[in-house]
Amino acid sequence: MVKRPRPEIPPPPWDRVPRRALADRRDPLNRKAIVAAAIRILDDGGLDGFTMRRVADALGTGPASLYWHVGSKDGLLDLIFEEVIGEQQVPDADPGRWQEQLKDVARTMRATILHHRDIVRISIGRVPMGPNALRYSDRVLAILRAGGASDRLAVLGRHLLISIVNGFTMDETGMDGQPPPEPIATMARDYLASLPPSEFPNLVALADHFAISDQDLRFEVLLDLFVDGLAFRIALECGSFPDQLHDA
Amino acid sequence: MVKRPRPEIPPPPWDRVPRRALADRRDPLNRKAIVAAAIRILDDGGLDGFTMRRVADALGTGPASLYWHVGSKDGLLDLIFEEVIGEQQVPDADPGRWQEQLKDVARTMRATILHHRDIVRISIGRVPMGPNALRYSDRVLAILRAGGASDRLAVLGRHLLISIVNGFTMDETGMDGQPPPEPIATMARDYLASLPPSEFPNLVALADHFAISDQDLRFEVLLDLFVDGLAFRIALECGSFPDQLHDA
DNA sequence: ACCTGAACACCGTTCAAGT
DNA sequence: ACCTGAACACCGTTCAAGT
Repeated sequence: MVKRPRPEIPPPPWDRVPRRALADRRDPLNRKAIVAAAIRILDDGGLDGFTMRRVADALGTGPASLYWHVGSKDGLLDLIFEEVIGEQQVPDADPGRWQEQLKDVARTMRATILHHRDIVRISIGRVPMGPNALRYSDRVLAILRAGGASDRLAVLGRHLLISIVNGFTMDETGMDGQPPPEPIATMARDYLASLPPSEFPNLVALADHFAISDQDLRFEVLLDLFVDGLAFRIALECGSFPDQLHDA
Repeated sequence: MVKRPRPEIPPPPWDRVPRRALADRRDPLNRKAIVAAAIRILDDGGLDGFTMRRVADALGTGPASLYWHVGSKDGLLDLIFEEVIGEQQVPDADPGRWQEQLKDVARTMRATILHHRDIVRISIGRVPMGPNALRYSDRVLAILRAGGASDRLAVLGRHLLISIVNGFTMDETGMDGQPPPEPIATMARDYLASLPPSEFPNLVALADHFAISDQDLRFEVLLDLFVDGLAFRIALECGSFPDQLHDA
């Protein structure tokens, strides 16, 4: 391992945050402190409670002071997203364990999303291009290629994996903070069971199953579906058959 | 077919919209007119441009007038979501074609989402329980059961199908209106290709594939993965083998 | 039963002015 | 180079008062 200076990464083609020579004063205000405070505000107030004014308050300034550092509220949200991506670490690709590694990437992503309130909502329409996002994508691609995916399938697989995790977490996330899932699940169940069976035969018949919502298990089923399907397509691509479907 | 009065559906356990005896005056203001105007505003202003004041304007009143009918902005968004769900029609379940039918449900959902700007963002955290949403869910469940899914797998399958379509459309939707995908894709490609290969070997190597973003095709791959995987699990459940994987 | 004007308590952002 | 106060143009929502 030769230690050499990390090459400077030029700014991505779009960038809402002003590139400023940072004066490295550690006193009250700099980009890092702002992002840290913002994430704290976000985590316990949600996106609706997330306000430039509140962030400024937490830092002991007025809202106007933030704008020199982060450009706009949207710019700050970009930075938050980048930071949160950086919290996740992706394992070094191991060809023999690529399926489990891919699932772990997804599990970590889900855990991070559940940990940072409303981060899925924030991610919508944001195409992160910061160093953390790049590093993350690169390492996920490494795993897919280690699994034997073609270039095209690797890029596609990365995209779809992120998509399905976002989709899954979207609706386990939104419903408020974490007020007990138990009562609302039974409430929904009872309501469905009370509907006219002539009009909603399936909802009435399956009402009980709507009360059971072990999200961890549901998520694992999704991952199984996805990774198995991916393994199958990889096998198709190179003309052989997959040797270990459903090994878990 | 006996024609009988449709049974009255009681309100769901949570309901942000006030149940009022509607006076059926067709003049200026009623719930339906408000929702219609709101959807129009939403479609061409996006969620950021969506304002109670703007909706009121379109109807020739002040914002305060809306509150009697829809309770709150969130209540109005609930109604919008319900309405949009109602725009989609789900085919009558046909056991022999359940796989293609399920894909069609997903395709219709995606088309609807692409047609109504920011509707995915609106759907987050909303558990629709209106008549349209109920009818929709019931019919999707019918298809899954026609395919042989167990009760548990039917409920799970419906949930996951909706999840993955939401996830997929999340990021093809956000990036602004529809400013040409071409230039930004090549911009991203060029940027990725210019990165230091020592740090991002995979991004650099696969940069070209990031420019190719045939979303229709990507979506079809996702549907194949999902429906194949589901068929496989259904077969597992009843101890036999699936007879038609990858028939498309 | 329905609608309204006016007000309240908030927003994001700008900008001239300070240091 | 960095920070600030004050202001601008907006918000969602309420509420007394009207018809």
